[in-house]
Amino acid sequence: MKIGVLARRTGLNTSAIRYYERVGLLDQPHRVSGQRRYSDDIVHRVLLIRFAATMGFTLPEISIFLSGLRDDVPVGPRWRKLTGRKLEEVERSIERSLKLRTLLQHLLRCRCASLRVCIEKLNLSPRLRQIR
Amino acid sequence: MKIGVLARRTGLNTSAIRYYERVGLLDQPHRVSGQRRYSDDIVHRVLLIRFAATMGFTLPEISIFLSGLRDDVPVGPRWRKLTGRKLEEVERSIERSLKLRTLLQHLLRCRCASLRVCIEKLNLSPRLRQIR
DNA sequence: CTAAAAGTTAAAGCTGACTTTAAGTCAAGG
DNA sequence: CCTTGACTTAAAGTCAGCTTTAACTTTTAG
Repeated sequence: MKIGVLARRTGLNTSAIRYYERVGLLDQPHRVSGQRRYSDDIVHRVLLIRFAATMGFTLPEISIFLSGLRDDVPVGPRWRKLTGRKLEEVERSIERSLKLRTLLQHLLRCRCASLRVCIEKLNLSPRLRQIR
Repeated sequence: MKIGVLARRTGLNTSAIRYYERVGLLDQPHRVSGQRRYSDDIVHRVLLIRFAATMGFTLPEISIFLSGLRDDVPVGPRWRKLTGRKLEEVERSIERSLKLRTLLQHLLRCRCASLRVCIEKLNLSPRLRQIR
């Protein structure tokens, strides 16, 4: 498989694939007169990378995950630590997003002449209590 | 109030305040021999900007929000549109985050030799069904 | 055989939200 | 008066995750 085919099969741009290779997320494939040739299983790896990326992991984090998988350590200590940290991060983000959703729903329904009233009513930000 | 005081009172860097001014989020304050002098109410405006920013709005979005407030339109049509769009965005993000949380909790508990099993079990990504 | 399509590289560009830097000017305390 | 700290500017730098560009070479279709 040449890089263009891999790109079509994964929905990525060829430049993204080369980029992943450069940052070490993908191994150097073998080459035929300078051009990259991939075997089929690279597709899964790329899709897994994209999945993790859309799930909010950074590329270095994904690197760690994938190296963990390669090493056949079921859930190594670095893995567990990363997962734990990410979980906390995600929980904070969910909390913030839920609050924001509440605020937005409220904004859509009510006729707010003042945003402050909404913010107070919804008790969103202690810091914002100061807002007159 | 000089810019340094405003910075301390809002928790921002002076450079951020100047940046907000440059991009039009803050009006040009009057000056005393070239130096910016702010009145007290700017503090509320800056805090409101920060609140919106931590809530995930972009600075251009915040600009629209604040100009809406200035015009004394309670919830103008532009406002409502922006709010609606943002609400959809936030709901998608919440959904993704909840799925990610489920995955992470699962990863912490189970002894996954294969990530694929988890992903399948949790039915997270139709695209990833392909992963062997 | 030739033209176009697809491959190659290194390096620069993009976005957003700032920060840092360089090279100053101004203000306040001793 | 002098030093120190706070202020000023424009322009460049930062971060991630790519994309674009320029200047090629290789492959493929007709």
